[in-house]
This record gives sequence, C-alpha cells and structure tokens, in this order.
Amino acid sequence: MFDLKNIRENPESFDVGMKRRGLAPQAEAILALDEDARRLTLEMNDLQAIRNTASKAIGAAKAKGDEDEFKRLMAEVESVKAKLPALEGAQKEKAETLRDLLSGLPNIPAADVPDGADESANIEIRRWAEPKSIDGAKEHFDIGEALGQMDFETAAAMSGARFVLMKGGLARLERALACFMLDLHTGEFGYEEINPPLLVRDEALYGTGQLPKFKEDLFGINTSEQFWLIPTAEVPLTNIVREKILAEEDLPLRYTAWTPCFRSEAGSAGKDTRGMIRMHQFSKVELVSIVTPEYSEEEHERMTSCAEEVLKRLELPFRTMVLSSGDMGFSAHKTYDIEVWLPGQGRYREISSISNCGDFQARRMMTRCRKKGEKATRYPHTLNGSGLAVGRTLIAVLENYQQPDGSVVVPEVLKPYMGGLENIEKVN
RNA sequence: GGAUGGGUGGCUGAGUGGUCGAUAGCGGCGGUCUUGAAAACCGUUGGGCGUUUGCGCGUCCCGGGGGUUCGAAUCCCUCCCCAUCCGCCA
Repeated sequence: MFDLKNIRENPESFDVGMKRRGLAPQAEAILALDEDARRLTLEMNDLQAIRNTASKAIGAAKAKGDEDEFKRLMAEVESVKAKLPALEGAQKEKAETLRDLLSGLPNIPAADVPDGADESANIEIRRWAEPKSIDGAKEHFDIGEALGQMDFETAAAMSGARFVLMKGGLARLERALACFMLDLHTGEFGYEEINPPLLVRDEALYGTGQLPKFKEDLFGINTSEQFWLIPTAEVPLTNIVREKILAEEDLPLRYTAWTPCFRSEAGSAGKDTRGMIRMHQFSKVELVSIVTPEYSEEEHERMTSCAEEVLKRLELPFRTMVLSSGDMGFSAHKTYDIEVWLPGQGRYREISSISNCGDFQARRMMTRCRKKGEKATRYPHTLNGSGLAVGRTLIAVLENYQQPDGSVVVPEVLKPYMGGLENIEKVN
C-alpha cells in the first residue's frame, strides 16, 4: 500500500516505479479518484456540520419548549438530509475504487535495483567457493531414488504430482538440516524461534501482499470456516505485529520458524516436473525482521549474510544475485536471491530469497511504531527471507556430496544431528 | 456440534438516545520534591481525512456493514471475531 500524499507530490516518480515493474502509469487515475473522493468528502462534511449543529440546537430548543424554533430547525435539517445519502454513497464508492486500485499495485523498486523485465536482468553481486565438478554427477532424484529413500510414485499415488515421500536417512537429513538452520539463527544471529499457525485468514495474507491478487497461488480449505494454507512462514511471522503499535526501542524484532509451505504452483505447469525442486508442499526455515525505517537496508544485508552463512557452513558453493525490478515479488522493495550450485544440473538454482519490503506490508497490516516519548507514529519496515528452503538444501547436499558408489556423505556440521549416521547408503 | 458472555483509546475498564471522542486506573510525557533515583503530589496525554502561514476549525472513527432518529458507543438487523462451559477429538 502507498502513501497518497507521496503520490500527490511526486506522481511522476510513482509512475517511474510502476514502469520499472512493467506496469502502465497509474498516478493519473489514482489522483483523479483521490480528488473526487476528497471533493465529495468535503461537500459531505459541510452538510454534516450543518446537520450536527442544527441537531444540537434542536435538543436545546426542545429542552426549552420553544416549539417555533424546533419546527424551523427541523425544516432546515430536512433539506440537508435529502442531499446527504447520495453524497455519502458517491464518496464511499470513490474511496473503495481507489483502495481496490491501490491494493493491487506492487511495491516500488529501490533506486539501486537494476531495471529489467525478468530474471535475465538480475545481477550477480558475489560468489562463494568454486563450483565442484563431479564426474558423472547425477541429479538429486536419481541419487535419492537409487538410495531407495526418495519415492515420488508412492507420494503420487496418495497425493498426485508435485509431492514426494522420503524415508530413512533422507528423511532424517531433512530434519537435521532444519534443526541446524534453526540452531544457527537462534543461537548466533538473535532470531527468536516461533512455532506459528499454518492456517491463516484472509487478513493475514492481505497484510503480507498475497491477497487479493494472488489467490490462485494458494491452497484454501473450505470448511465451515475459510482458511488458507500458508505459502511461506513469512505470512504468520510478519503478521505477529499486525495492527500493533510497537515501541521503537524494542526493534528490531527477529523471528524464525521452520514450517511446511504450500503452493498451488498454478502457472508452473511443465516447469521442474522431475524431482523435488518444485513441490506443492515443502519445508522452509524462514527469517523475518521488523525494523525502524532507517535500519532496513542494513538489516537486509545482515539477513542475507545469515542465509549465506548456512551455505558456507554446509560448504555448498553459491552466488548471490540482486533481482531486477521485473523479477521481484509483489511486496518487495529490493530482493536478493541466493543460488546454490547443483552439480547434477550443472547450474545455480535459487535456494533463498531475501526481501526488504520497506513500509509496504506495514501499511497493509496497520503496523506502526513510535519513539519513546513521542506522540507521532510511523510505519516500520519489514523484511523476510528464506534461511533456507530446506527441500532445496537437501537437493544441494545430495548433489554436492554424492559419491561414485551412489552414497552421500553427511556434511560435517550436520553430523551432530544425524544420530551417528555419517554416510547415507542404499537400504535393502 | 450445543449453550452463554463479550468486542470501547498504548493497556485495563466505565458508559443503554442529546456538549461522549468518551469517566476512571495503569502506562507515557512535563513538573514539584530529592545529591540522584524511587515513592508521593500537580499537570498533561487517541487516530484518520480535509482545511488553515499559524493559533485553530470541520468531519469521520467505540469489531465490519446496513437501518431507525433532528441526533446513535448507546436502539434494530446482519456479518465477523474473541472468551467460557458442555460434547467430540489429537
């Protein structure tokens, strides 16, 4: 959501932002609606003021028993009342149209976000470790299936495409990865571990920006109560501060959670159909920070380094990209993607996305903050990032730690979490 | 699923038709006192929109929407949410 005053003062720069997002100019339509709504509000207010003063006078006249005055005032109010409903209706309609228009527009890209229509304009900003070249490197699904611990067929039989069932060492590896990540973020980076609801209401998804525009990407459940399955823990973690006024001395707030995520993947037909790159259900360790506006850029860098640290400790080569204006998510002001090297695919694949949303989500959630001793409130900035996508991290471990005999060596930092298992081998 | 009670300012909690945007307490802020702090005491303290150079003024907001009325936090309708008890269940 946007600050109307800002658009009024800088309509051109707003449209530049929209253009960078690949959208037509919006400011003229917004300002026309805004002006109409304000004009109607003004007229409405004037009439209401007449009505209100007259009503007070009526009360006084009645108390005094002044029948003539009473009748005169009643007549005055009558004429005002005849005009009011139409005005109120028109004003409401304009305001609603304006709100609907605004709530469907994406966040403005930061000044240092590269322009571009899609991912081809993303820019690599750093790289860590040399990609391993492995002779005859296999893809993760070949490795997992050969180990007898990654089963797409059984999953499909009960749930359909884009589901996987893992067992034994691989199931354990998934849990080990998540525990390792949580321990790192809570133990070293100051994030508080949260175990949030996985089903949320409309308002929560509106706050983070998935609704009203991206319904088709979500799974909903239709019982007597309407819920949505979270597509990411960003939703419950960010909504912790929904409709709250935070004390600025309590910021930054840093939350982390390991949760399943559910995505319909509508529009992804034919993409990544093999293996577990793109599932309807996957688990992810999420990071969310709520910070003062001055601090969000610094926090964005910090959060990115927290996610990168996971890969460093797992000794998985990666590169970090800054997304172009056309490739960023709806609520993002600036986004870094971390891409991990997959020897089996011979390419880098996204494993984390870290976004600074500025005040975009805070406005939608009505989250405000206030300095100690001050009256005025303002909107904090929100950030979210994967730290990391657990399923894809598992893929990266399989492909980078695969051995010629088909087994997979457990990375050093995961050993404490694997109950003595140091090498994942084929089960009979 | 059945029954009941509720949703009021940063928080707690009064308020059942006419200066109620709202009593009070807590919290916050300012001050007195104190070497300093605490305590005590005094004062002050909602948000949005519009308008004004400014002081200010107008209007809307007591869960959402609609209605009754000259006038609604207060009455009516409707929807949402929360809590408690019972039943069922991990």
